[in-house]
Amino acid sequence: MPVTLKEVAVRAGVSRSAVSRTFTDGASVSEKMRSKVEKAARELGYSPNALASSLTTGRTKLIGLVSNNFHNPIFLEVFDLFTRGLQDRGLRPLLVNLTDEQDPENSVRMLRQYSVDGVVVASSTLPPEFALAFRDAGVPVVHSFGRASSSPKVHVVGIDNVETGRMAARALMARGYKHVAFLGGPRDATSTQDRHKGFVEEMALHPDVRLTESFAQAYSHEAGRREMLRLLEDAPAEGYFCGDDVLSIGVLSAIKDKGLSCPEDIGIIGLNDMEMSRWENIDLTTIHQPIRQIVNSSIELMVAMLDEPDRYPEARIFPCSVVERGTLPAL
Amino acid sequence: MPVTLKEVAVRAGVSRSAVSRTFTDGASVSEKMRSKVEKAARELGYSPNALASSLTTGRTKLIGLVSNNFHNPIFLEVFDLFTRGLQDRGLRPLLVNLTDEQDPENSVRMLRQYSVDGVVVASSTLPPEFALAFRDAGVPVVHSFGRASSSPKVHVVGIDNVETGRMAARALMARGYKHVAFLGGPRDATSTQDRHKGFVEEMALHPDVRLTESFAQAYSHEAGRREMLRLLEDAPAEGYFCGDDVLSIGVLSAIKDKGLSCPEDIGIIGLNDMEMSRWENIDLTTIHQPIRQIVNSSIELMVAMLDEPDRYPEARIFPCSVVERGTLPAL
DNA sequence: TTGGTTTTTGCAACCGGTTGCAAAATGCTA
DNA sequence: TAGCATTTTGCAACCGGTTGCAAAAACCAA
Repeated sequence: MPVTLKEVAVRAGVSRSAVSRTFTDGASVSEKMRSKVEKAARELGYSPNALASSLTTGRTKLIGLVSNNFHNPIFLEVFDLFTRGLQDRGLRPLLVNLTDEQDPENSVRMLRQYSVDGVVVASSTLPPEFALAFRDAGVPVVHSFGRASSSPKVHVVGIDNVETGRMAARALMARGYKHVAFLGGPRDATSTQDRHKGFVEEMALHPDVRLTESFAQAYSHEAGRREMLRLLEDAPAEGYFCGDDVLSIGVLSAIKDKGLSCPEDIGIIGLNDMEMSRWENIDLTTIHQPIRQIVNSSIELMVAMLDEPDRYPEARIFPCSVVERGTLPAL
Repeated sequence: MPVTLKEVAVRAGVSRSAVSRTFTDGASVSEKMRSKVEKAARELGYSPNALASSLTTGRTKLIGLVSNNFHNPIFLEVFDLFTRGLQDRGLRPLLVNLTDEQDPENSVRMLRQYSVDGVVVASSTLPPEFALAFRDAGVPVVHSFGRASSSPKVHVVGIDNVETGRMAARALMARGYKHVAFLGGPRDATSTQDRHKGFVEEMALHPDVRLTESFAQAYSHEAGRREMLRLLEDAPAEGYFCGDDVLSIGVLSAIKDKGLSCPEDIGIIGLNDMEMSRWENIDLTTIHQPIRQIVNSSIELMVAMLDEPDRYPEARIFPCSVVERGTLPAL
């Protein structure tokens, strides 16, 4: 059905190579030839088959965009930024949903069958093994929102989650609370572990302050709400660091439900600074994660790796900062 | 770098055709041959190149997933359902972000270059021309969340937006309001136009009731909030039909801001029934749109079209229903 | 005009698979 | 075991492009 290079060649009365060359930039073609071919191509409505050419060039311009975060609204923004950023550079995102997929081998096989030029793993909850599996398969990989490390095994772009844990602890300490709590996401996510670690470390400097720790099943509204309702049965803490904004919002809902108010009775600080946190009826004090910068930097890194596949792995860490809003008392 | 069919053939001591056949189901291969080849393939870590084979079979199993809705949380669920549903059927979504792209030709060209087997347009705000452009290019297309029609030009799966407009009007009328309003999304979206049409039609049956109409710039929180703040300057209506849930939530925020409360002072009904609308601190009365059914049906239709490209276009319309929650007075 | 350089062009092989066809192998019946 | 039908296999051409190489064309200076 679609027009092929050969048909254009026949119509223009030239060789197939000539047609190929007019559509490959950097190839040697005279002006006369180029315009003759372009005319024929235009008349026939020809556009080259990217897949066929990938066979000889070894480049598909396909990038696997791998994630398991399809329930946190912040990832809609992440997908938006990734797809647009990749498109702008002539790359095409092949989306892979890893929800309830535990074996990296399947995804590796699948993406290799499609000869993707590279893979972006966009997730803070996917185990590092996934990124490693791609690397081991010889596919350039960037782990966005992955675990910060001083000796990264693959390229990582994200934030220092340990540090955000400390920041949250300091923000709560600044309010003079005597009993604070960590309410994290899923235990097995590296992001949860790191935020927890930083929080606990910082709190160790305040041995007089009581510290409670708990974990929600998922980074979701429902999980946060349920966990908080449970916590409110006993003596709740005065201030909470919730591992994620959507979790925080669930927590806020639980607090309100119990007839308590925020920040008067309980203070909350979240993490992410998603758009919704700015909404006037939510107005969540939170730690801003620079999504846009992380995504753009990931894309740049990926583009660089396409030219230099064996690039030495690096970690790109972006600073976060507390955004003061209405769920912690003013200082 | 990756292992090719030829290498497997050499190792197994058989012809290339034999290897090809063991990996093509339905091909004639003896058990003996198959196991010999599989052994060699396993030892070499071979998996066939899907793109190369697409060259002769004419099938890539690539499906273009085209959207411009990257700001409405409901679309995160839509993407989740689409990606998983497609994957489960061995298809791969190539994501295309059409935010600020007005020319269908570019996307058509791009997706043809990648020889996608079909295209799903998932958007209620993209003009119908996009779906038509794919059809005209000979690519099977399904427009999900597109305009319902009794004589569809392409396959459409979605809801009858005119009918939802009527439903909303009836829900408001049941409350005995004497002044109601339509607060739609962007004027140029067919979904806005249809919801508006149905609403106005139904209201024509109640000539004694005052009707106000206005439109937000986008289906977004911020746009809804801004428009409502403007409306609250003058005499506001008693009940509002907002063209979308996220818009409604912006409206709720504006109402609260002005010291008014819902549903006592003003009643609101939204559309979509996104997860967030169920949250206890939002508790929005809304019209449920059966997302899951729409997505699954779209995928089934797409799969059917892969075997029968010239299938006669059909419209699949799913019924909606009002979900009573806290933003309209109880009946 | 000639002869040497440089640019442009086409040939043919190749990328990694698939498939129609005929030959080879196997199975079955008598 | 011969003879025929059936299955399995390999050959070779093809899918839609790209590219190294050598021939042809264009250019340039003498």
